[in-house]
Amino acid sequence: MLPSSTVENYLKAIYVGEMHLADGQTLVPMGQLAGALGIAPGTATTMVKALFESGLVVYEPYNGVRLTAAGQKLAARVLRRHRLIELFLVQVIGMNWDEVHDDAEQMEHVVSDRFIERIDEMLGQPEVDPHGDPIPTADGRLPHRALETLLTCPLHTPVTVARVTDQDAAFLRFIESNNLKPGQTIEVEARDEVSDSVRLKGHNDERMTIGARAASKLLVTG
Amino acid sequence: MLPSSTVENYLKAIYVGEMHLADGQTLVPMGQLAGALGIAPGTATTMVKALFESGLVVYEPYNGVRLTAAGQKLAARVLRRHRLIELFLVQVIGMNWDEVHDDAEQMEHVVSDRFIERIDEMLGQPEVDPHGDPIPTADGRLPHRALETLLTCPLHTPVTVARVTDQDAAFLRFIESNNLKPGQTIEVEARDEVSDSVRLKGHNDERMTIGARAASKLLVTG
DNA sequence: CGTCACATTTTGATTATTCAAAATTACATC
DNA sequence: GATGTAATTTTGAATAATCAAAATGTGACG
Ligand SMILES: [Mn+2]
Ligand SMILES: [Mn+2]
Ligand SMILES: [Mn+2]
Ligand SMILES: [Mn+2]
Repeated sequence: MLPSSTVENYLKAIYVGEMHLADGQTLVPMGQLAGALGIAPGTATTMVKALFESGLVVYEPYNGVRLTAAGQKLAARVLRRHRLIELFLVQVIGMNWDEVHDDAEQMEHVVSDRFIERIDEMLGQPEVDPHGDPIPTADGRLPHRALETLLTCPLHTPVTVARVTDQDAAFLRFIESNNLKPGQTIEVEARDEVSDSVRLKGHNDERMTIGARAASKLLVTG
Repeated sequence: MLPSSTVENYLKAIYVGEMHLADGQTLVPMGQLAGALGIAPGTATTMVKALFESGLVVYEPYNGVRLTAAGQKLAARVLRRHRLIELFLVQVIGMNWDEVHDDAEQMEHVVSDRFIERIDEMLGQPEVDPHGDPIPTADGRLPHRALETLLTCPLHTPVTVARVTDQDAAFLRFIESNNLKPGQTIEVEARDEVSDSVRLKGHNDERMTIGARAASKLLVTG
């Protein structure tokens, strides 16, 4: 049986959930999964048990869930599709990076492999999507880059924005209007614990101050 | 409630069914609808009753079904999306005209209005899809061209292929390999009742003979 | 070790969509 | 007008996905 859109969404959420696990943790808690998918906890339990029966996940009651090799393969495929489609919508269709997520969320389940191959080719086998999120390769490998956040990168040193880890449209528009999109070069001038903020020097030496919360969502390379 | 993919498919099938109705007929028979959708007759009955409750169709038990104004509006929207997407897949993605139907069948239900607007613009507000099928306008009107088939058009007179009314991939590939795609100019040299065939002069004066059945699926303009 | 808060699972139910097969209806034909 | 065939509807059932609310388990803390 080919997996339903629902199953694909669960697998993708578990896949992404696994990446955000704290060191040592190996299982995605059911509550976190339910939250990510916007469904009731009981629904997640029921579904995860079905995924377990299908051999797509390891499920430890009361502890959480993790993908099997088979589940990982499917999940990587869906995530690859999602991110390629997002980039395609920006690059080819001309949509804005804050409005592509919902379309990709649906299209990832329905377009043909042919379609995916063609846009991958058109885009030149890209490695990251419009938000800087890495695109899994066709064979299911997820390229990893070591990045720092604006909370941890060196001060007074030019860094390049590489990734924005928040899909919220309003946040993305804020980033865009302040020239903080991936690819742009900035410098952290100061961090202040007390005011919970970070001061930046951005495009055209423009200064700006953003909250630590927001700063932690901007990943950069040295 | 926004209509489900299933509802959209039913409405679209009824819409298309209405166009193929013989003169005088005003209702699409349930059996024909079920056939078009590839579902059991009883399923169609159940669903059509639900569509009737929603005010999207007129339903006359044992006679058939017809769209209301509300149903027509939704159906035209879906058909517009389908055909724009097909053209987009051919023109922009570079897919072949025999492989775009299935992708369009799914995408029509999920892409945003924004996406549709953008591809409509990219394609220059096209009037027909890759098969020559007319694209409903944004306000739900379906432009009608008076076309003849290769069975009825004048003999020994250059005509231009305008539309191919059969989505079957093998048939489409046959048409393509014989240079009979929409836009190409041909001439009917003879029709023969007995052999049930039509002789054509096509590209580079190449002669070919096709069956009457196939000939009836090629629509042309004078 | 007992208790409480919180996470998780279970229960009971609903909605949407579908099918196979039985029952019914319509219509043409004798 | 009776009858038979074909179309249509009804019936009974299944699957997938979901929720709210009740029940239960887990782990922390005093
Ligand atoms: Mn999705
Ligand atoms: Mn992204
Ligand atoms: Mn469809
Ligand atoms: Mn078409």
